[in-house]
Amino acid sequence: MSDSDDQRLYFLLQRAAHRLRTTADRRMLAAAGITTAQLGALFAVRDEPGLTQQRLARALGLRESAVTGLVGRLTGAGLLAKRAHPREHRAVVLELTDPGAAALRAAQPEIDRFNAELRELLGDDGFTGAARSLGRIARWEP
Amino acid sequence: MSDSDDQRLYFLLQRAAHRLRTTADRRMLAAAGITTAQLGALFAVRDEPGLTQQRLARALGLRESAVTGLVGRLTGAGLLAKRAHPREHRAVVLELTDPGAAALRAAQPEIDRFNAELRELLGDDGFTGAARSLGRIARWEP
DNA sequence: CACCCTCACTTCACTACTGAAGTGAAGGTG
DNA sequence: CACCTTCACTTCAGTAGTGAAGTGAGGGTG
Repeated sequence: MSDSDDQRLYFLLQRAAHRLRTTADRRMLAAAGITTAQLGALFAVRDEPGLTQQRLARALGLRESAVTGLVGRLTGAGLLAKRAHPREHRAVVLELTDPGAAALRAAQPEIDRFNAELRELLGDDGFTGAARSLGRIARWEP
Repeated sequence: MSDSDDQRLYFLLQRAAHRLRTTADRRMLAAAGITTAQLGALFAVRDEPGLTQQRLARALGLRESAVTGLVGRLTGAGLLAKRAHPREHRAVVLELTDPGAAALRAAQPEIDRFNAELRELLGDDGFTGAARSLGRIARWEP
């Protein structure tokens, strides 16, 4: 491992993330009409129905201001619904609509295909190792 | 490796990239007054002085329209200079200014510290393995 | 010589983020 | 009971990216 590799790991990760994101976004837009950021939000709401925007922000690793915009686009598209929170006056309860669930179903085959290609590219060992390293970085508290 | 891990590798990579980017951006803004996207552009110009915006876009893996904005901010800040291309009437030749080179020097210690923390987090083997997998993804032609 | 096409760059509308500041009802506290 | 803080969300300006359409000098080609 040379010094120049050392200097470039960060940029390598950004490049990999960027390439994956643009590729996946193009496919998901074609298959389900949504971006992968929106897909992630829909998955989070499906896995924990009734969560607030604050909890969604934590689940996605984003600021609340980013979630305000994301949720706004999703409710605007009719994929997500906001309800009033029973106790917190300003809080919002999020739920998947039927079109939202349909978008998730429409995306699933494309997701599977994408993951299969990725696993083929990296090999089983590379895939597992990458997942472990990336998980460590994602959970890193700097 | 379970199916649920399978479904999440993509999101894991995005999370890792996002966390690294926000952390690195905060540090670089404090140390050198620039973001890591701008830092990458300055490195590319330093490594290949006199390149055009088109070549810079290829080097960074971005569209030319993204580079127009990025270069605009860097020339606006006085870190990069545009000259007319000798032969291509619309082409632009990019060069690092003295303040640009100074920003690069100011960022270097922070970059080294960041890489050392990353290497410590992943271990030497994890670091090497991650670099190989990420390089493969970055060069992937889908 | 008129036509058209190439080429590198720009512009536009959009998604997706950050960080800082603002909003306004509800709930303590003195 | 007036004050102050908390809380969840919103708004604003800025950076970073995409894709599609536009620009305008120059170089073939007939």
